[in-house]
Amino acid sequence: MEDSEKTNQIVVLLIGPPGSGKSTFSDTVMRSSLRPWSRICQDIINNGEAGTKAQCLKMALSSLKEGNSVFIDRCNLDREQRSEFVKLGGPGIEVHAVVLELPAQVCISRSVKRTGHEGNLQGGRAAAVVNRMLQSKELPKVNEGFSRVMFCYNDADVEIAVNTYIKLGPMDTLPSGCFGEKKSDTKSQPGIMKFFKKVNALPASSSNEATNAMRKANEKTENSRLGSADIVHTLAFPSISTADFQFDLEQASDIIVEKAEEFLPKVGTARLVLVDLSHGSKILSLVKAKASQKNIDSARFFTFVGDITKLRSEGGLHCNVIANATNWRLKPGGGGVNAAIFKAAGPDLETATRVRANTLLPGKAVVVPLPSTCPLHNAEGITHVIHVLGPNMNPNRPDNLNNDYTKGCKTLREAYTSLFEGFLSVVQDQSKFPKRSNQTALSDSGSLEDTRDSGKKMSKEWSTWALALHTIAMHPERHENIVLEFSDNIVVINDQYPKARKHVLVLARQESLDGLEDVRKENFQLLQEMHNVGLKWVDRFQNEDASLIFRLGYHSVPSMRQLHLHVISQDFDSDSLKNKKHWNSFTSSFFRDSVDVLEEVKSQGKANVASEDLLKGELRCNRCRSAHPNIPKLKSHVRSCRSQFPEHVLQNSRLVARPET
DNA sequence: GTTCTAGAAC
DNA sequence: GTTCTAGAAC
Repeated sequence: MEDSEKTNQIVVLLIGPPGSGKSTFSDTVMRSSLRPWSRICQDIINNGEAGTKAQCLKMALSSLKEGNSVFIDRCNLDREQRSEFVKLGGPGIEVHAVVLELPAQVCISRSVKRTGHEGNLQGGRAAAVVNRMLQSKELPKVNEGFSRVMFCYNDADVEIAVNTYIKLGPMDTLPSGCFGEKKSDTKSQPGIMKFFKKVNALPASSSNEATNAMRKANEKTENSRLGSADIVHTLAFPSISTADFQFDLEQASDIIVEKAEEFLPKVGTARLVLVDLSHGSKILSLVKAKASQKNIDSARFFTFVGDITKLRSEGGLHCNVIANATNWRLKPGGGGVNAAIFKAAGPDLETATRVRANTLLPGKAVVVPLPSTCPLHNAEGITHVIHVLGPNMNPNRPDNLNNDYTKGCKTLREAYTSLFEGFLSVVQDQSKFPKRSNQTALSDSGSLEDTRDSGKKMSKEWSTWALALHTIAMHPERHENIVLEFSDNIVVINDQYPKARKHVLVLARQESLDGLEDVRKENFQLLQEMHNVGLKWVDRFQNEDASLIFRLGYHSVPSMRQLHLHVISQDFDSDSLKNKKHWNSFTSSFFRDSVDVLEEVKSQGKANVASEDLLKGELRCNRCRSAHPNIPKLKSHVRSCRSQFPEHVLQNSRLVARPET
């Protein structure tokens, strides 16, 4: 919203099924607000009876003419239903959406219990109505024309939203953007919605969690038909050691959530799914609760009830990689998940496993590619099984840890680390060679060791424009006009197209270090030097302007040859920042903070790189994470956003800022 | 990496 | 009509 046009009226579309609390929301705001509001409720608009959309529109228009702001109190669940109300917006009138995305059970039980509800939705019919409505639900996006969208998933969120509107005086405005959204709802295609309805009609559960997972799953199933390059990598894994090995559930769930949180940023857009066969699974509910407490993205880490060998055919969830909680001999049998997976995969899995390993130590994992002849591969779309061995706490079994949880927790952590790193190696291999046919991809790397560049250094081909940095790094003395400083190991230059007020590059001078992927343990010293030189420039810039805040880091996949460290101020106030790729390359996890790279190279000998898919993601504010429909709107929001930076960025000195004076 | 531009979105 | 994006060429 430009400053020149003063906004003082708001149309708030409340979005949610019956029982989600739309009427309560508007009533609560109207009771305490200083701003004049009208509530347009389709259920009572016709002299206390239900009316039509047209009547609502007409009444909204007349309320706006009187100078009131309005609540549109009808379900508004799909885009088409909302479109005409969005058009009420214009000069001086903003349109907001408040999404009441409460669990279906809550809405159903509320609308069943309701006696005085104006909509006259009674008894058992309510459940059917709510369910049907939720199936055609389309969550709103900022690009529908809303200047602001706010998501509420529970009563606490609702309270925050209510207070936001209560506090809003007659002339106040709210920041634009999309707030509080938990899952990144990728483009929903009509075909997918249809497909979703079909699968959802299966006898399976009606729980919110399963429904969500199912919807996500189907988006991906659909994608995989379009071509394997579009697949959303998904790892389904059972809880390790908590079944037969009797590991304590509280501690195990802590470790699962901790490790998932650690790995999610590393695996690009890939997803992790904890699977259990039984509905009342204690471990699933513990993990689910802890993950939501930590605000972990529920679209990328969630729990799922089903048979891990039949997730696609029976659960509608396509996972290209599954984990097996195995035994040390890597043999079939023993019951539980191990028996089930070996049985479903047939002899192919045993043969393929033998090629990789004969035995496994606790805490370790081994990645096994499945041949396309394997039933799990062609029926379920599973390309890799990762065997994991967890700690054994079962006193009735040999070699148990005799209740030593210090050791047990350490080994369990190690097991999940090995598992997720194995998954990461699958994701990276496939994104590195996206165009290869399935057949050749399969014969490739399955081990945890990096075998990719040992044989062939099929060095990437670089276009001429991409060689500029390399040339400067090799001959800094020939480029005096642009080089700020150089030594034997590094060159510092201003980025030719700075994406922020201050943006310099620290180039490595070593030949053959083209990008982050080439970095190994032996380059640690060099990376440290680059980091220190970067910090020195930050210090200089902050001496000139103490309000500048910096991040230092690398692009996961650079466009230009020669390893270069970006030192960039976080205002992103620059005309050269023009598109989504620019923005996401510095503000998504595609940007690998130098401190993290250093840590990873030190501990694991190489740095993790994120997928290029991240560059296509939504445009979100680097501070408050609100989403915006296009670059100009994003930039105008970012100019004025004073929110604190996200927790992750604030930690481990990823952000370099002067203390406030 | 940028520039240019067709055509989608508004 | 204008604004904005995305893809091709460099």
